[in-house]
Amino acid sequence: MVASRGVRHDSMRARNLAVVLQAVHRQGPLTRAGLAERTGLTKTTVSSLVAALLEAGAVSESGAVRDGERGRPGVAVELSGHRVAALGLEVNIDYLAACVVDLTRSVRLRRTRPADNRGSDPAGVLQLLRDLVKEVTAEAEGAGLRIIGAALAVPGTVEGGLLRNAPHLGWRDVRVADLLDLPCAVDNEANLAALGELWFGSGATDFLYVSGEIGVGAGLVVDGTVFRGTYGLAGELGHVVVTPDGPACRCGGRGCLEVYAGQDALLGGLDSVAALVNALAAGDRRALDACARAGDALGVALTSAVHLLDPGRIVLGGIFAPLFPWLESPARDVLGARLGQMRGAPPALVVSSNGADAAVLGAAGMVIQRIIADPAGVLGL
Amino acid sequence: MVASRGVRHDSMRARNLAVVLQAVHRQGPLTRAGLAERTGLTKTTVSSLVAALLEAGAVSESGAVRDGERGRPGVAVELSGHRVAALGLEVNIDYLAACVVDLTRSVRLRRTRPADNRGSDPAGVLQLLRDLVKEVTAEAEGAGLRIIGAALAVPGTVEGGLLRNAPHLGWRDVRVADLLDLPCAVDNEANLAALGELWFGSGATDFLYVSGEIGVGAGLVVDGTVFRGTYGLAGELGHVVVTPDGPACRCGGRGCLEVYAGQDALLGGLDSVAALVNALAAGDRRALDACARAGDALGVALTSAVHLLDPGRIVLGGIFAPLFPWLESPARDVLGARLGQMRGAPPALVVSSNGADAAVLGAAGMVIQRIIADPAGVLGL
DNA sequence: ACCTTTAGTCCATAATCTGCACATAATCCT
DNA sequence: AGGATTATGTGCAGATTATGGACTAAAGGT
Repeated sequence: MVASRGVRHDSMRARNLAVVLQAVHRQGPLTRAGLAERTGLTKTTVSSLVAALLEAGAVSESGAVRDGERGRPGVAVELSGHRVAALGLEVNIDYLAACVVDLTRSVRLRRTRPADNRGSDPAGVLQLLRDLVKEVTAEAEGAGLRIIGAALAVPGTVEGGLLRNAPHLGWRDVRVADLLDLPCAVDNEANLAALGELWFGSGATDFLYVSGEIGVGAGLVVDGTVFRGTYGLAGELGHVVVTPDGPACRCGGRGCLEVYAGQDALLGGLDSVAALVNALAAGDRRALDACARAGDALGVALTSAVHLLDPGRIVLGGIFAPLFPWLESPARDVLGARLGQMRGAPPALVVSSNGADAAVLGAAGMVIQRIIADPAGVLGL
Repeated sequence: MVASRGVRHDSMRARNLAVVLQAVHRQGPLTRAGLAERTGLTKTTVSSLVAALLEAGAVSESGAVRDGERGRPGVAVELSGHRVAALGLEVNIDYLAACVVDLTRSVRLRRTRPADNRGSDPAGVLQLLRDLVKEVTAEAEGAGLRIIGAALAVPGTVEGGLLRNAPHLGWRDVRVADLLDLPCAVDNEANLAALGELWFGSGATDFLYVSGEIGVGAGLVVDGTVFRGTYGLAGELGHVVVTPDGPACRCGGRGCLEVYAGQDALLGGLDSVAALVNALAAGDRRALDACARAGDALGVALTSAVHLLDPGRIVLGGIFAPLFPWLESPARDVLGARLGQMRGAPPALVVSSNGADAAVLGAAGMVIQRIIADPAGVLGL
């Protein structure tokens, strides 16, 4: 609740540009007349705003709309994929990734670099990322795209652009954004994967995205907006208490969800998720038990999460996606039994369709979200 | 994320009126020049906006400011307690309550009617409330106050103005607001008690208010705004899982916080909180054990809540306030031990200073919040 | 062909904020 | 005391942006 600034003529126009662009984004291709009706602005004003957005390459006209109605057909305006683009970045434990996405949400470019970043030096890793950015940017520019902004996903807690603690990288209090050449937002992997689900997923605008990785995280999206809490640390599902006197967790607590559903607990000695899936498919007792335990624990932790966060639905992603067939029924049973009387029906439990790319894609989605929320500021209108 | 409307000249002015009023509210008495600096508007514009707010009785001038600086002293503008007022209402299990609060947050009037509303008929109870409103309104008008809006706190879940389920009243799916004579917002007791803490408490703008009553609820305030989740059901701390295989809870789950820290569990046969406090003060073993168990359980549930919600601090209210001396140390110890490595320090655990009035006061606070957020719409400027 | 309907543009008008000038009212300095 | 300095608050011309009605354009119906 920062003291907000007054509205001036230029910010009124800035806001109206955003309103029009948002309407185009949300309600698909629309004519100027349709936009006027939906925004409450006059046709004149909308025409002027659309002209500015066309000029900036944010929208394009897509030929006449012949809708069978009588009267002069309108010209549909839609988001343009030809000029404005967003750069999504990710530093993770065993790879670096980048992607370029245009305003129509088409993924135009995707690059991954395997790397071993455990206990690494931030400067060195970010140098590699910088190289990757350079390469990807050059290629995008070759395709006529203008990269308007970037966002970076990291596996750790982020507070106001500062990477506080990434246990698996071994990084602490790193100003990652400052080490790149371009202005870049930074956020937690789980939050950005949630945005990935929002922008490249099923179309739902209210859900809890559960990201199974080495740790377990979650990102809550309510009405199309990520909920971050007071310090940006919300959504740490991995350390929700499942069994108060359970096994010790690396966080200092006991019986956290991560102890049962973290990657190490699930793999139980196997060396990859693929191996685990094979073992499960083959009916391996130990693997099945580990999954059943994880599913139960997930159900318990999600029960608490549903009571506290009230998500519209629950989307399982990361390593939980390939394991979904084995996790689903225990988790759903626990959730259904425990939520019981309290609400109509428990939230739907579904699997994410974005694979390992969720976080990079979400990073690009966040940039697109910003462009649409403030085209005047971002595009210099 | 409803399709937002465009900004027109009148909404620009409406917004600027709100910006000025918010600045006056948050930064105490300010001169026009000070307002101009903080809002980014020119002195001319601020003068014009302040004139409108003076006219409407929302602010008043409070004499010259002699601040020791040289130059002409400004005239301080502050919220006015003379005209605009808000009505807070509450229906609870054993009483009805109403209060009238002016814009300076002075409680001008407070009335409570004892009643036994368990398993009651909504229409009958709301008839009594209507009488109470009539009485209180008349008295407020006698004092020259104009009641601008009302809000009602109820002990149950509320979804978009509809009271879904109030187990202790025995009410289900009641359109409470429609049964009163005046336009009235309706919300959950815990959410409104949280707003009570925001408007009449310590001044913090980020906290989780934990409301101990017959059940246990919570309201999360982030940056001065209540977080409600997707359907308005967020903050059900009472059913966060503490022990997955603990005793059965009325919600259908097992080992929920409410089983350990609900009023029934704490009283353990005693017939009032006062009696329990006496027993605790006298060193009664059973009472002390019940409190220790409740404190531990609270610590566990709050650990999960902190990980998921990331509150700035935790405020204990309702029956937890008088019991705070006995709950504090077990809860704080559990929280401290379990949060361990994950964050700098666990959030502060404090006691609310608002007594049983928290929810009615918060209801009035919600109305004041609306007036300040949109003076033009509410006051007809 | 002609009427009706809807889309999009043009232009004069209205609402609001800005920027500068100016009156006002203190303190500071001599 | 009296002028210089400094800051507040208001008036007025000008700038920016949206509005509303008139007008042109392009279709379908009769």
